[in-house]
Formats: sequence, structure tokens, C-alpha cells
Amino acid sequence: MTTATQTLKDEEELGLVFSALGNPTRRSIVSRLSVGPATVSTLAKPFAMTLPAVSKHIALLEHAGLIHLEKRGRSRLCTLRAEAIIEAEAWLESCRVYWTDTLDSLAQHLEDPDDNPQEAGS
Amino acid sequence: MTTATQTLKDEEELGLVFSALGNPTRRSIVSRLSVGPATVSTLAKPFAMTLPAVSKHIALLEHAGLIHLEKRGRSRLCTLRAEAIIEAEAWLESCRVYWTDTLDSLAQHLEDPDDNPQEAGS
DNA sequence: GGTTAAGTTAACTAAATGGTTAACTGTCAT
DNA sequence: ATGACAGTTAACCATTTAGTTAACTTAACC
Repeated sequence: MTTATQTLKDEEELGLVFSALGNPTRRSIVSRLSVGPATVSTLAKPFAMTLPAVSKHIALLEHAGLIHLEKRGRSRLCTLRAEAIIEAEAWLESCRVYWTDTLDSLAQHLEDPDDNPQEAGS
Repeated sequence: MTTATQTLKDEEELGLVFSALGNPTRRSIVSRLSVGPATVSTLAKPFAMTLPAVSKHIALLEHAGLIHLEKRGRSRLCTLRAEAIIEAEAWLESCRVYWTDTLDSLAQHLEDPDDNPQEAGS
């Protein structure tokens, strides 16, 4: 029954995941990592910014749970964490569920007269 | 053949969509709208913040293409735009494609010796 | 032990975000 | 026409974000 706590934590992480993906540099890094693991400096190469900047992006991605960092000698190997992506997808999917039978559910969700688009329509 | 331009525009909108969903208030609004359309003030009710604050969140959601605003007398009806959500889902899905056959593709993507996690492993 | 390579941390800056209050624009009702 | 209702705009403020440069740690190399 740790579901409630778990849900709160997930909700918070979900925000971190979405914010992380809001940045083009980070999205690009995630795309790159979806092909396979890479080190920090390899990930940094394509970008016209300093290493500390990329390093911070990577730290943020890790904090969001989107990637995993593993020490490998003097370099760090970054790996994409499928779970985070799947969670984000699941949330988006949960928004889809409803509007598939929107025509039916609309009729049941008309508690608030202000929000009834059909009231003035028909 | 407007694909290239379209892709750039989509990439930009994708960032707006993900950033928008990074905020818990906005995520909550989107969740609510997935059940059915609602007016601005109805959407604002659950939140412990002023109307202008919610109004700005809604404007941002519209700018991101996540919702559509329709004037209805003196109120505005907000409707979720499926396309935006589907685009975001599609991007996440595109990250998944690769790691399903990661074991195979890894062997083919080992251009960079620094990034080869198996090199030191075996 | 000294140097180089990989990366992080610290201190700083400019711009964006998320909120506030106050004033404004329309629309509906009387 | 007046007034209340729905919502936006403007001006402001505190915090966060995304980047910089400079200094530091740690591991590899000779």
C-alpha cells in the first residue's frame, strides 16, 4: 500500500522528466542515447557550448531519472533509463484514454453548465 | 516537400509541449481537459492561485498547441488538442524503438571506442 | 612525481518562469 | 446606462534556468 506515496513521487518525477525534455539540447542528448550509451565528452561534441554547460544538462537528466551515470575510469558512461520515458508515455496515454469515447463521456460530464459546449450548440 | 520546414517547426513545438507539461498546474489542467472541455474560470477553481496566474498557464498551453480556445459569449471554452499529445508520444516512442534491439544495434554503433561499455567488460 | 585528459564545482550573469496586484476590455443582465 | 461577470493585460518581484570562465578533482600515462 505504498501506492499513494509512490504516486506523489512519480508525479514529481514526471514534472522533472517533462521539464528536462523541454530543452532542445537535452532532447538531442536523449535521442543520441536512445541509440546507445555514450560518455559525457562524446555527448558534448555536437554542441556549440562549453563542457560545464553540457555537464549540467546531463546532471539534470540524471536527476530527472532519464539517464544513469556509471563511472568508467576517468570518464562517465551515460545510459538512457527506459522507465522514465515509459512513465512519461504512460501519462500522455492516460490523457488519450478519455477522448476516444469523448462523444459518450461528454454527456456524462455535464455537471457544470458553463462548460457544456453543446448547450448553446443545439 | 515542406517536410524539412515542418520538421523544424515541429521540433520547436515539441519543446513548447514538453516545457508546458513540466509544470504541475498545467499538467493538472491538461488532465482535467482530457475528460472534456472547460472554461477558464472552471479550470482555475481547484488551484490556490489567482485567475491571472491560471490565465497565463492557459495562454502558454495554447501557444504550445496543447489546447484550443474558443470564445463563447463572455467566457472561453478550452479544448485539448489531441495532435500535440500524439506528437509528444511519438517522439518518446521514437526513443524506444532503438533500445528494443539494443543488444544487436550496440554491436553496430561502436564507432567510438570511449563509448563502448563492453570493451572493458569482456 | 609531473602532465595531460575527463569531468565536476564554484561564482557569476542574462533571460525566462511563476506568481502577485491593479487596471482594463468585453459581454450579459437589469 | 449601470453594474456585475469572465477574462486579459500591465507592471512588478523572486526564483530558476542556461550559459559563461576559472579553479578544482581524479584517473591515466610516461
